[in-house]
Amino acid sequence: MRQNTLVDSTVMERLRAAGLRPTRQRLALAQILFGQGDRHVTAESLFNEAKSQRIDVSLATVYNALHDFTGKDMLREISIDSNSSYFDTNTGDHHHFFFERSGKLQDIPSEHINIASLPEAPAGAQISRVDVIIRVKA
Amino acid sequence: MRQNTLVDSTVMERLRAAGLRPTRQRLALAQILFGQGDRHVTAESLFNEAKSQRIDVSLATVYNALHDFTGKDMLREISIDSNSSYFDTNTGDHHHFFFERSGKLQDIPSEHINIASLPEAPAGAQISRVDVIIRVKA
DNA sequence: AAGATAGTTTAGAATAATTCTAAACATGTT
DNA sequence: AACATGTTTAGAATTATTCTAAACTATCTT
Ligand SMILES: [Mn+2]
Ligand SMILES: [Mn+2]
Ligand SMILES: [Zn+2]
Ligand SMILES: [Zn+2]
Repeated sequence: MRQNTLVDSTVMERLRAAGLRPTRQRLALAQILFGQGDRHVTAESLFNEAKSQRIDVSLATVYNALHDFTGKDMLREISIDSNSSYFDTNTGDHHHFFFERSGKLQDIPSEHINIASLPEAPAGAQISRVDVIIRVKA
Repeated sequence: MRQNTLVDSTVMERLRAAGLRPTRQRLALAQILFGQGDRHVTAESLFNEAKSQRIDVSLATVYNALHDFTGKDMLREISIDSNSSYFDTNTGDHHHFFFERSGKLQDIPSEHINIASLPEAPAGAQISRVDVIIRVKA
């Protein structure tokens, strides 16, 4: 709890810096998301994690927060599986293993994949992102 | 119509070869899907295309057919956008441009992307597919 | 050519992820 | 404290997709 105060203030600064009001709900969710290493969550998984920590937050707020954070580049959204969207706390350039059985994602640092010779983008098209997804049966 | 008979029989053979009964609906849908070059469709787009050709088929049947064809490796399913699944008539090894505005996909032959040094797959994991998606703002 | 059999199609209901609505509430400002 | 604006929420709505069970049809058997 003493530790928490410190961490909370870090998260609070991040929210303020992004221009998002540091509400109780956002602080709690941001703490879960950014308080540890890189993570990949779904709205549902984050909602459940919050519930298990007795954080009282609605599912709609979880969606709102995920989209707000994504809009401020604190998260990136990934569509891999048509069942649900993933949100990634690692917004840097990197790629993913996708474990088809468990539905889990694992980062691949961008240096570990060397994409030689990208094709030229079609006329007047700017590349906004290159995603490499390695699906593994496991 | 005379031409159609020829093409129909080709499609019919494909369905039979796959062990799928060549029903009126599957023949019509397969004709739309495989009768021209490579295509990327959604359930909805295929359903609309069928309707515009006065082919009387239900949406459930479109979904059934897409999944049946995918199960027989006549199509591959791609999740790019959380709104809906795409089905690709090109089942070979290749990659995609994804045009964010229009939601359209464009093939990139696999020779055009050179992936040097894939990371080793995690212990006991077999790679089932590697997808490269280049999202472009256009 | 019937008849039997198993696979297919269909309308509509059901499900699941996500978004919307509008009212209550909290935060930051004056 | 009062105000303005942003946020949260329950529950309804929306959308993509799947399910159900009954009608239908392709194919096999006789
Ligand atoms: Mn989304
Ligand atoms: Mn869905
Ligand atoms: Zn990641
Ligand atoms: Zn393709």
